[in-house]
Amino acid sequence: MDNQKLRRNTLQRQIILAELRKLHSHPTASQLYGAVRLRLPKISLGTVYRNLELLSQVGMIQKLEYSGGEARYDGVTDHHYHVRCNNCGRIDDIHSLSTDLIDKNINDLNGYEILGHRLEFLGICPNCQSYSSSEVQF
Amino acid sequence: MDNQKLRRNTLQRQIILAELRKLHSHPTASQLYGAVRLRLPKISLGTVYRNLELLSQVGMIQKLEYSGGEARYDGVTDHHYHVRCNNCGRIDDIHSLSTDLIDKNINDLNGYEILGHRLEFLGICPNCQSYSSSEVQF
DNA sequence: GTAACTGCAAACCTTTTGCACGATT
DNA sequence: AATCGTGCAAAAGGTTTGCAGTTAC
Repeated sequence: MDNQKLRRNTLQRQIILAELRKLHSHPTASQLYGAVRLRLPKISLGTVYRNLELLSQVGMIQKLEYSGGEARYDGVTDHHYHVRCNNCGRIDDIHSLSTDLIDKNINDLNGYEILGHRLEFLGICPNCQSYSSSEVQF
Repeated sequence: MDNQKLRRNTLQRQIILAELRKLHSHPTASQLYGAVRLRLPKISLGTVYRNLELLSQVGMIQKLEYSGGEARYDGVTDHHYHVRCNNCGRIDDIHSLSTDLIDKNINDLNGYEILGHRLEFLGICPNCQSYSSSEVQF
């Protein structure tokens, strides 16, 4: 872990990390900003972004990014996959699938040196199934 | 294929599709815009975006929006995965891996009704390996 | 004391959209 | 003729960044 990037243990950083770990909803940066602001009313959104970026670079959190939408953040660093609800955007963890299953048998793909992979499932969450709702609920 | 969405066969749409199919580099919208503009100098970027969106909705092209950053487009519609170079952003096709392998054995994940998945490999492409280059080349 | 970090605001970048005009059917 | 699609430009939405001041070390 490249801790050279995290040189000072600021209160802002501590609270951002603590709040992210408390939430299991894979929040966006501004949702987390909202939570952090309850404890640190003067914090800026820029600080939240800067810290999320650093924390994910050193591997203390996970950034779930796909183009087109907002990035979502996960305070749990164990390797696991996610399911994203197509309807409401809710994201859940999948711990039932080994993440090294795929990389293990895949080597020298098109001459690439493989570093890893991203796998995300898409579906309809239980809530959206039962209410056949079109509301965003997460 | 929901062709209700493509009601008129405009020259713009034809050329956007033709140019995308000609390129095997999985271009971004604005890279494609550049290519199309050589043949249609007055076309606007908005038109490119609108057509790419429609074409991908009816399944005539593929929109690759997994990682953060710009979306990339693929004129090949056969299901296949991609490898993305961490260094230069180049994207290659992987045809050696069956795409329904994963969905097949995965059902009722956390109560979700699974519609599909996104899988993308990350690595270092042959070019970047040999030159240990840090330049973006794609 | 030093320089990493913060707050603020402006800038940035990709994508979307409103509108009036033009083109396809 | 009707209306879908286009070009243009502005707006939107998320993220990054410059700068001056603050704070952890």
